[in-house]
This record gives sequence, structure tokens and C-alpha cells, in this order.
Amino acid sequence: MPHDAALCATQQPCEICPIRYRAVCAHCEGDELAELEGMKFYRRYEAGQVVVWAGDRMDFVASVIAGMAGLTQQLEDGRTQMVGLLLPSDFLGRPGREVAAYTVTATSDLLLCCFRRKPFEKLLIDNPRIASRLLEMTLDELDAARDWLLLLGRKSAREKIASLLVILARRAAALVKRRPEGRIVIELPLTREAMADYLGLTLETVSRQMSTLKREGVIELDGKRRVIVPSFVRLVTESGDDSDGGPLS
Amino acid sequence: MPHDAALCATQQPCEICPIRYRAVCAHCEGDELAELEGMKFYRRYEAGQVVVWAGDRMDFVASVIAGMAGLTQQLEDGRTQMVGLLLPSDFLGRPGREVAAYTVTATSDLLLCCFRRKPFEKLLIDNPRIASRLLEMTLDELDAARDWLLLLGRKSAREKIASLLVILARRAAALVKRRPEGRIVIELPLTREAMADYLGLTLETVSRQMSTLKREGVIELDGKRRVIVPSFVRLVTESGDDSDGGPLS
DNA sequence: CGCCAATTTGACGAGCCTCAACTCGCGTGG
DNA sequence: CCACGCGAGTTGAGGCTCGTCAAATTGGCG
Repeated sequence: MPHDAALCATQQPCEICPIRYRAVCAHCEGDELAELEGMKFYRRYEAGQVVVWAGDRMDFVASVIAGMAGLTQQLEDGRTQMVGLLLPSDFLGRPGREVAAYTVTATSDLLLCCFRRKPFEKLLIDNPRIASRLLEMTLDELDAARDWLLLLGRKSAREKIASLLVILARRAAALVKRRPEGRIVIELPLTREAMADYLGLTLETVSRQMSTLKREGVIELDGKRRVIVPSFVRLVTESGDDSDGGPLS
Repeated sequence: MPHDAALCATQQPCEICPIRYRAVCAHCEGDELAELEGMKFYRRYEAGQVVVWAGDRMDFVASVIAGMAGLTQQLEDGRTQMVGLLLPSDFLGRPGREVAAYTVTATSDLLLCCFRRKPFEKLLIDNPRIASRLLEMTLDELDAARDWLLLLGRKSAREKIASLLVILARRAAALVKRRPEGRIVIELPLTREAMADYLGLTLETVSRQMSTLKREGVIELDGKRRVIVPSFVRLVTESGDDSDGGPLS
């Protein structure tokens, strides 16, 4: 019954959508946008709810409007790895695929802008603007996945935690077209276990490293889910890769 | 001078190309194919040669015709992670990007079918067949990267080695539209160090695990670079994920 | 106030890394 | 022809990081 739980919510017009210029619809205008607007519907999920199970039929694709979801993969013995993090403006689902390849779980309250898959696929064929934006987004996701490979393969537990915080800070800043600087606050819509699944660690190790970073003044904690970073550059240093995060794309 | 080293080779017509129906040109016919044929040129690299350095300008995109290449990323202190494996029919380069994001190295002798980037980008806009094939291939790569995340994050050294062998066997079999079964032979166009970089291990650990798998009869070695697998299902069991590898896509 | 889930902390061990020595195959040149 | 060097690979000893198991603590909420 995962689907029943996703009740529709009041829809907003695309013009005032917070992800209007970052999602798959970014380059659409006029008729194209109207067409998307006509076929869209919202779904809302609570933190912890499963959006789809790997192997289940999936009849829609969607953009994340607000909140956060994780794509998760498992070995038979239960070992779990998160293989994707869906943040606002990210795209969910694969056109041309009937069955979900990964389990998708809302890690915080989540709002999706959905399109039925078949009509959306048709749109992709007729409408090069959408298709090329989707290609661009997929290529970006592939780059992000490759950065994650470096993290999983070569970084220490401490560097992994710092890297995750850096990513969340950058994504949050990008939504408001800024670049993280100085003292910042990061909302952590993830349990320690979800962080562990993302980072290829155990939740105990995550907890220990968070404590260490706090003890050393790299971060401060306000409750369990809000992180204050006194110096963003310090955090980036701790993450191991010294790049500046590239242009504000 | 990496580019000078890539001398042109005798070109073959697309009709008899071994990757004709798997590469980015797979769905092209008639005029489209002729256009690609008119603009293509070959480049050849020897094992160990660098195709491009991360950060270098890159004026072409390409399909791998034969051989193997690795995409590689590094932290400043030198830790290295391979983040992509390019096998025959795989696509190299990102349309719309001037500068290579990763260092590309030939891990065996390599033959590329290249297209200058600008004309190819124009083709992508005019020609939905090519664009949609590229989207499909990018999505496949993303899936492969996500499988790799699971491997790096959660598998033991032994499982990692077995997984790599399974992947190479599957890719080699797919090229001739078959499925690996029973006793098979795998060509390993990778040094122990390249394997380690791919698997997030050290070369010593790779060597030890290879020895262990050999001692236990899971594999046999013919020289350093040829692996004989008496029972493919046994190898898949050792890899940790018990799936059958899905349909012959 | 008390329960429960999430998180933290501690003790200990396993797996993989580091450093180092040794082997193997192969091409080179005396 | 064979010593030699060299790069790739193998093997060994010991240590560190992170995982496992277990217990204590915290915080939210009825």
C-alpha cells in the first residue's frame, strides 16, 4: 500500500514553482509548459515512507519539489547501500522502464510533482527541449555518482562525513543561487542509519565521527538534525577534495 | 602530447563495425549513418597511454571500438579511484562540455571512433535518434555506476574481485549476444594496480584475493592476464549478488 | 513521568592497508 | 649465452581503521 499513502496535495502553478528553473521542465515555455502543467499531479510522502520498492511496477516519473529521498540497493544478506540522493529539482524514474530498479524511500517529508509515465515518454519524443534537459540532468547525475565512487572507494570515515555535509550545503545554496561561505547551517534530513547507508559505513561509525568533528570544533550540533558549520572552508578541507565545487551550475 | 601519439588508423565502413548495433549510432540508418560515417575518424592508443588528462580541453567525443579504457579521479594526496570502465561500444566524452572531467587512460590497446565535438553536438540537436540513444546509454551507465556504488560501499575484497570478473565476462558475452555459462575464459586487460583502483583496494589485497580464489578453485590463471572460470555460477555466488544479470540488453 | 526509538559510547576483533622482501618473466647488452 | 635490470606480481609481518556486539544516554511524546 505504499501508493495509497501518497495522497494528492494542493497544486501550485508552475510559474511559482521553487524548482521551475532547475528541474526537467527548466527550459520549457509557453505551450510545452502548459502541456506539462496539464498532466502533472502532486504526491506527498512522510519521512520514512517508501515511494516504490525495487522490482515494483512504476507508472509515473516525477520531480522532487521539496524534501529528500534516497535510492537504495541491497545484497541478499541485507547489506544496504544508498546509491542516489534525490533533492529538490532532481528527477525520479527512468523513461522506458516499467519496473523500478531501486527502492525509493522518503528520508524527510517529500513532495513530488508527478507525470504518468506513458504520456511523459511521448512528450520526450515530441519535445526536444525536455529530452535534452533530461539528458543534461542524467549526465550531471552520472558525474555526481562518479564523485561518490571516489568517496566510497578512497575516503576515510571522517572525510566521508565532511563530504556529505559539503554536498548538502552546496545543494541547499544552489537552490537559492548562492555559494556556501563562512558560517552556515545545514539541515540534515537523514537518520544516522541513512547517513551510514549513504556513506558505506555503520551507524556507530557515523555517530563517532560526528562526535569527533564536534569535539574538534569543525561542526556544532543543534539537536540531532541541524548542523552548524563555523567555517565552510575548514569543512571542505576535512572532506579531502580541495576543489572549489566548480561554477554555480 | 598525448594527442600526437594517437595516430589515425585505417577506417572500416560502419556496416561491418563490430559495435554497429550497440554504440551511440545503433539506431541510425541511411542518411544519418552516412553523415556519421562522413565525419568519423579513428584514433589508436597503446596500453598505458593517456587519452586525455582531467582539466584538458577535449575537442572530440568517441565510441570505443576495441580495447579498454578507464576514467580516473584523484584526491590531491594521490589516492586514485577509477570511476568508469570503457569497453567496446561505450561512449567517451560529454557533449556540451569543453574540458575533460576525468583522466582517461587506455588500459589495453585501444581503438576509438571519434567525432569532432562541435559537429556532433549539432547532430544531437537535429537528430533525435542519436540523442535518444545517447540518453539511453547514459541511463545505462548511471545504473552501472550505482551497482558500483554498492560494490565499493558494502562488498568484501573477495566479493569485489569476483564481481569485477563477472562484469567483464558479461560484457564480453554481450558483444556476441550470448550469456556467460559453464566454463569460460576471461581476458583481463588490467594490471593489478588498475584492478585495485577500480575496486577501491590496494594492489596487494587484489593479488592476495586472486591467489585465494585460485587456491580454492574458483578461478584458474593462465599467465597473469587470462582467467579461466570453471563454473560461472560459482563465480556469481562469490560476487555476493545472486541476480542473474537481467535480460540480454 | 515513563516509554521507545534514535543516538552515543565503550571494548574488542577482523579485514584490509603499509612497508618490505622476494619471485617471475622478459628484454638488453656485455 | 647468461648476467643484469626492470616492471609486474606475490607473499609475509604487523598495525590501524572501522565493524561488531553490548550497554548507556538522550530526546520526543503520550
